[in-house]
Amino acid sequence: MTSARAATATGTIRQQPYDPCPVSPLVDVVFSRWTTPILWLLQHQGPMRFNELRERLGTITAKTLTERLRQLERDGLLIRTHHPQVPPRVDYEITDLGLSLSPIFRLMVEWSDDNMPLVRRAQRQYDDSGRPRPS
Amino acid sequence: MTSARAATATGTIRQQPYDPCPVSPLVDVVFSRWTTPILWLLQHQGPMRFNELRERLGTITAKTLTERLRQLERDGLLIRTHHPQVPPRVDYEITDLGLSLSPIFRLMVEWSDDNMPLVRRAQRQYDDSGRPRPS
DNA sequence: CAGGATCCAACATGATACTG
DNA sequence: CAGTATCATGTTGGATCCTG
Repeated sequence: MTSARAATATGTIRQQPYDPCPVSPLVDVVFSRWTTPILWLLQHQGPMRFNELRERLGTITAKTLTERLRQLERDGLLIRTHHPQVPPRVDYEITDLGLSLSPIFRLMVEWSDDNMPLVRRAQRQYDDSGRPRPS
Repeated sequence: MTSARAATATGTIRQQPYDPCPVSPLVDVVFSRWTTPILWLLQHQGPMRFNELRERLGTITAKTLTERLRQLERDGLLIRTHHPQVPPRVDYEITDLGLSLSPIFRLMVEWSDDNMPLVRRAQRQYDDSGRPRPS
């Protein structure tokens, strides 16, 4: 998601006259693909090496993992520690800033426990209702 | 983000031996592009017509807005009401299920107020540190 | 071991034109 | 007004091979 607004063209409108959504900046930082599984792991399992993360995350590729880790490092949510050995060893550890997200995560898990069944029920109803499917 | 895991190929690993991130399913539902601005608007400004949403959201195209609204409708987070008039009138309104997300949004805004300055400071430090930029 | 470099396919999104 | 249809483009992420 991009919080910035600009641009002019047919089919779009110049400006949002209303206060832009204040949730979006955090969404940009934390909720792109793979970020919550990475932070969740480091939060709950402690510091971890690159390949250990990779294995525990399942299907992520090295390229994508590298990219996500770098973004999270840049945002100050985790720390990368490079031990110059042969073979090299690199540890990733969550920071205090990263840890400060956990109340949000907890609330989200709680919401999911309470409400995801309702979401799935709504989805089934919608799918059985003849309304057009979102792509 | 996709919560499902599977696949096997070079460069990836078969299974995640650890509990998958329980935050991801909600991220899939709520935090794809434009969803939080849409929900935020409907939560705070009340029911709205298609073009009103479009104008207030700024640069979104009709196509994208249609698609996002349909997903949110399917997930039970908002209701679409079609008034068969000429010209047609369609209203979008948040549901109780959609409203139940607001504590999460509030916590996120609070976190942002407290910590986004730290994130930006970390970004500047990183950018000045010579470390490779994430793409 | 921890990535880097390429190439490529899928998908998301934009521009534009059209319609019930 | 509230979309749909189509075409074009941009961005992501995967596959694959390579290396300090």
